[in-house]
Amino acid sequence: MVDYQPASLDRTFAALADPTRRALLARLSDSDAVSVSDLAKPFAMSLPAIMKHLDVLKDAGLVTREKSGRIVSCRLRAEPMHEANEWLNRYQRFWTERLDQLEALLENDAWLPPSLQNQASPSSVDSRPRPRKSLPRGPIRKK
Amino acid sequence: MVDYQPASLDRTFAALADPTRRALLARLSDSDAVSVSDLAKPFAMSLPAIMKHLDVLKDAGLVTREKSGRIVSCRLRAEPMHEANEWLNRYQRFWTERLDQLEALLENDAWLPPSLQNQASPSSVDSRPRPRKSLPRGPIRKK
DNA sequence: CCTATACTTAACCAGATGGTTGACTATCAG
DNA sequence: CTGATAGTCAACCATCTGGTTAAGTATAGG
Repeated sequence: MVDYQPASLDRTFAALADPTRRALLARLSDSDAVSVSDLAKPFAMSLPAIMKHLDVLKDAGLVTREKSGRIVSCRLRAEPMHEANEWLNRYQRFWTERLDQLEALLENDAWLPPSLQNQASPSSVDSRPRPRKSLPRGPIRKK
Repeated sequence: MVDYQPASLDRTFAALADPTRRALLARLSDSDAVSVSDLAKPFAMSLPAIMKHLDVLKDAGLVTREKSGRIVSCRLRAEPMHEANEWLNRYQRFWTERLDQLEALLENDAWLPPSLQNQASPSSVDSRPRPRKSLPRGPIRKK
């Protein structure tokens, strides 16, 4: 009954919910690989605290760590973000709703399949997968 | 020091990190407005537990509640997801890049046993992010 | 009025989270 | 070998999270 959602999404979103961790990811997106202490430098907290954040990011699959000598290089791994992005894109039609309505008005629904034309009621928002930048593969059925 | 990240992203990602809450949002994306007890019905947990989840979603701005008589209608509000989506999209080139690299590997197959190597690689290895749709996205590693 | 329904609030609890300090291991440089 | 550097581990602590039960409020309906 409740649609099953993989635990990896849990860990991904939870990892992204902390500003320190998002800043770490931002830093890793600038450089190819960064050592742990270099990563920690800009922050006001202790090194073990950063380590814990890196552990969370690693458990979420968002960073990899590779030891070479005594320095440990951290690298961004963005695939889990892709999964999160696809989950979010199922809701894209809700925030692009107004834009879609405007487009539909301007373009006179020419791009819609005939079965969906002339259904401009604002309450029935469903089944308007407008191909934008990414894939909005939302549920089609209406309750 | 650290680039400032708004607290609303914290709340949005944190709200999305729970499977129950994602299921609630999925339910709300099917119907225009759903009462609290209808929302709670499919779940094995108590009503106050669902209430707490709805509070979290409300604090994140992901649902609105409107009382009418003794029933409270909940509605999806997707704007915070838009913000989260835009944050994620700043990293899109990374998963696209890596997929391109993987694809280049598969086409180049220098790592394959010679019996499985076939024709040469036509695509450039380090390409800019280009829109691709056929992704062999197998399960990301689970715990 | 009386009672069932719909929701809310409060108190409590176990476990996760986010930080600390201090001690410890491993490696590089002299 | 010695000492500094890079990172990890362990114990501790406060707060947050996600659930419970029990009691309370408000409205709809007979």
